[in-house]
Amino acid sequence: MRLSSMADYAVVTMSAAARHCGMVRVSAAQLAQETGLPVPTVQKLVSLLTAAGLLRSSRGTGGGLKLARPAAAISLADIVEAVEGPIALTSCVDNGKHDCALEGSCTVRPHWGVVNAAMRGALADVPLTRLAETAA
Amino acid sequence: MRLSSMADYAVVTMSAAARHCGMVRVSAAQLAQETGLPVPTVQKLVSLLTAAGLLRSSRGTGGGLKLARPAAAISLADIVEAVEGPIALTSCVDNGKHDCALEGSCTVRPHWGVVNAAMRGALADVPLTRLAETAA
DNA sequence: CCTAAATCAGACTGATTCGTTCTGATTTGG
DNA sequence: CCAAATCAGAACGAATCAGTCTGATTTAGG
Repeated sequence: MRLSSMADYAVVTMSAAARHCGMVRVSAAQLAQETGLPVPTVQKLVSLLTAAGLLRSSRGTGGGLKLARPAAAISLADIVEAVEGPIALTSCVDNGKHDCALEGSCTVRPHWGVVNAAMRGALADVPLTRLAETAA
Repeated sequence: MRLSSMADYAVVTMSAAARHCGMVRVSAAQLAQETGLPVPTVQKLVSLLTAAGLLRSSRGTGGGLKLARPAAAISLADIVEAVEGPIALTSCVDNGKHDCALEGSCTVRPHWGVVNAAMRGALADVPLTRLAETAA
């Protein structure tokens, strides 16, 4: 039930990137300085976030990052899924993986889907714009 | 964002134990047979669940387990917390641990509390009685 | 056109945690 | 008093995670 550190850092990094909303070019090193995270860690994070389609990267001298979508269209769920993969509390709800010995006779399985949806909904309800606000 | 296997197994085990609601004595080996889990694993689980106050154990010949409380008074959140510890997505919301470099200037921290409460609420809304129902 | 600097992208290593198994201490019934 | 059956705790191996490093690609300037 605990979020991985990388996912936590990813949220902080995206939040920092959102503050440069109009800025087309923000280097990973600059984000590392603002967030206080190690530079290599931020580099790995931006790679994952870019691969997930949340950031757009420009290489070469003077290159950098920018948000692929408006900050309002990016939620906590998007960021978490980009780093940790699909949100699935148990292997049952992942994508129909049938590696459980109980299978059909399991009475708890149908309820996991409901709980899982509630979890995802709680994360999807928080847009990146709210996280970037300086004042609570 | 994934539940540990032990927590998953604990839910199944508790669900199996709840079906023997009136039975005062249910051995761990019997629960293992009903759930299809390895016997040593179930033994470790019942140790944790007993320590958390969800099960009451009787030792000696003919001993066994029984629910410490009515099944309606046990929720998913209780079981998960018994195995995985307190529900806290990030270290910030655990118990005021101040190991984050950002500390006061972190804009995302106040929102974690809200999300965390939503998560816990989703788990607390599912009582053990519903999980033990044979038909969905 | 070429050189050089700066960037992202992928691969590797060490450590921590998780899952499993095993052995021992305790208790009750005969 | 003896013996069987149970729970409780400790030890081992495996897998995942966090962090670091080196290399490939691209752009700006000379």
